[in-house]
Amino acid sequence: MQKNQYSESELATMLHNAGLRPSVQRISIFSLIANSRLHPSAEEIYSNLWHRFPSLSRTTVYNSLHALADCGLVRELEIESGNKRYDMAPQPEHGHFMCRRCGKIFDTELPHHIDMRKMKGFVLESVEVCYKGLCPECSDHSA
Amino acid sequence: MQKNQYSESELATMLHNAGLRPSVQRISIFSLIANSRLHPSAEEIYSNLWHRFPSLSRTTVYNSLHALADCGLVRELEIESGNKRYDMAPQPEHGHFMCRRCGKIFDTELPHHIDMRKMKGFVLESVEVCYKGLCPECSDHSA
DNA sequence: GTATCTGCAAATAGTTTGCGCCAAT
DNA sequence: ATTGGCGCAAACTATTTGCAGATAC
Repeated sequence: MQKNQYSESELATMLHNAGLRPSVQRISIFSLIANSRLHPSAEEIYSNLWHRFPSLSRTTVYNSLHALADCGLVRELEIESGNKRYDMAPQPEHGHFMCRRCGKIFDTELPHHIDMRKMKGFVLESVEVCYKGLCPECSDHSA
Repeated sequence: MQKNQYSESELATMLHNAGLRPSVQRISIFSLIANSRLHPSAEEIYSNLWHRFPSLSRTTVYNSLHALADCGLVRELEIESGNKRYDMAPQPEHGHFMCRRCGKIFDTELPHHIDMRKMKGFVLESVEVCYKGLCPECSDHSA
């Protein structure tokens, strides 16, 4: 994993400012999302942290993810039905690319600007742009 | 429901051309997707058709949806995790807007062109653009 | 000391699988 | 007659809920 962008105390402060108690579990979960570019799912978070906290339960992972999403610190990605993934929230808007072969998810630029003013009467709160296809590695192997 | 754009025999032909047997069940399922703009989920399809075919099983709905998706006649939408929705496939590319209050899904234009050439090495096969927010009706009520 | 958080166990929703039966070519 | 399709029942996966004990403020 690359060098952490967010220290544990920074994350703790962010949790605190959002009105969430900075428990060890929450900090670890938040850190995994904030400091990896892996867009982990609940299960991936659980198995990643399970080594460090054998007592950690899936319930807590789900609870924390909901708390983090509710207060806007992380963003839920609906890329694959039946497998929510999580991403750090306050960062430049970007899209995602999911490789249908290896399942990895990459960040992408958003194409031009998403023009939100087109639709009269609709209140637009968020956009999610998801590309699918093959990543460079997988398209090499299958060529 | 508005006037059907696709007759049953048209749909049957499309199924046949795609190498699928045009069974009554498949035609009805396909018709529901093709002739409504409702982006139904598997369960919605099931409960819609259950009146007409009391013997219809959920398994058949899922089987048919997979068959239709595999041969490219319909498109799976990953708008809400854990609730796949289906849309007619061969039509101008468009995005979707989901109202977070009433859950209805609307078609939207795609903003400009999604530029697929930006990412070197990636093989781009599909884009899904999903907006969230409030539809006109729900934003009125909550105002 | 009280409100919040954790985590076990059980429930639920959506979907998939195994398998026998039926229908169409 | 053989292939493909249907549908029951059971399994499985991701997630949610109820609740009791633990923890932080």
